[in-house]
Amino acid sequence: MKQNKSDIPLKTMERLVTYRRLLQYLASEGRAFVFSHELAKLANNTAAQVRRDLMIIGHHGSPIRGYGVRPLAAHVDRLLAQHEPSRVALVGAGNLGRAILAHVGFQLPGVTILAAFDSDEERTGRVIAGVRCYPVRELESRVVELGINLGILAVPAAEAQEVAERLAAVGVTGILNFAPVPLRLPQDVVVDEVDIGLKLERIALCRQ
Amino acid sequence: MKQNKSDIPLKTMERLVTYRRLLQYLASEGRAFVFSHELAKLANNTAAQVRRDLMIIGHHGSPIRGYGVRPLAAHVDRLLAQHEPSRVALVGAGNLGRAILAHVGFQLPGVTILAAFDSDEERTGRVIAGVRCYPVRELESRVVELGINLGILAVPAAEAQEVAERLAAVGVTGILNFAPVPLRLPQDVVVDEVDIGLKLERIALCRQ
DNA sequence: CGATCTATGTCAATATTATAACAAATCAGA
DNA sequence: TCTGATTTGTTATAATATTGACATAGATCG
Repeated sequence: MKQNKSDIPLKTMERLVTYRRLLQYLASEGRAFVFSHELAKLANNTAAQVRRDLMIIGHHGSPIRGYGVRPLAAHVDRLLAQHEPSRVALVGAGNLGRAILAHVGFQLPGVTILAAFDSDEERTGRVIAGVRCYPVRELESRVVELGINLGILAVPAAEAQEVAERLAAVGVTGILNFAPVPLRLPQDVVVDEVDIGLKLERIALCRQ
Repeated sequence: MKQNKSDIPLKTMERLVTYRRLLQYLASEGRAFVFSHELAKLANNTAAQVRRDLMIIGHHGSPIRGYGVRPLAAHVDRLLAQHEPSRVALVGAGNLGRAILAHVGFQLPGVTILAAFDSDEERTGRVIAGVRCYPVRELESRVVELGINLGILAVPAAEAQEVAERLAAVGVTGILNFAPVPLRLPQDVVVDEVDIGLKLERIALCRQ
């Protein structure tokens, strides 16, 4: 596993993203303080793990009361915000693509969805969940124009590899792939496979 | 991390699920043999890792030629098939739910999707992607009747917790949760959160 | 038939991650 | 203000996972 510049282990970093989400949730519920063991239960890990993670980022809570939700959220947020926000495009505005847009919304910290693409001209020109949909032949020019560096692939399996290559060719360095095929890309492109079928198979295993 | 009965580490087990998928893909492309470093590249890990995993399950390839795709797939499949297949229900037949049904298809090894549920009576009674959709008030009776033990949650965030509890109450032991809220459930229920927003935020981090 | 090349099988070393344990600190209540 | 209960901060320890290295074995070619 590679290390990032700030000396925070990648796994901790990933958990921090989870903590931020949970803290926002807690804040919205009006919670003022939270204990390490509570965060742990929500994040599916242990109290020691949470405390260790927070120690690593240099956050201090207070005994008895726990961690102030708002200050901790702010701290984590500040830390994660050091990374410049990603500019995202979605390719494939079919059922899944539209569902993703609607579901994710457009207000994610560190992430802005700027465009959608589809090969079906029926779907282009429209605005879906606040995101404009362009024809896929404009992919390269729009990606460059909008400074997009992260792609979401919600296209049929057969098209995934080609689209991925086109994205990578114009400077996209991260891809979230919902198509159930492995992508072959240069290793400087970070690919995260969200294979729902795989997830199901895996949980079916653990569940026993 | 817990160990399963067959002494194969959970992480290896999860990678085996990935390998199976990749091998099926390779087989469908007509590939007869595959090298550890090729599988590694597809699975996003190293050749040593692959060899070690296959060593653990006691599979033997041949030097020079590598691993026979078909025999290896069969071996992994046989091993994973020891677990009884899971019987799955999807709750929430909105955009995301329908997209999941259509996307996942119904032919997953070890997994059968038997029912969908929705609160909107407009959507019930129909068959979506081969799966019958029932009104959500029949949740408990149908889950028992169909022997369902795994649930997919694609409901709005506000309803997720309640539905999850109802599922757990009638014997569901695994939940794949697409709602962006943490579920509080008894620990004998395995929950896997598929928070697409989180995924995006995480990849936005790694991408730097 | 032997030399060579390539990829496996495996163990040891390393790195990483998680757990446990405990001292220090804070608050509440008497 | 002292006592006790409780939770943090941190270190030491243990468990786990990954990597590296190399002997071994099959295939190919002269």
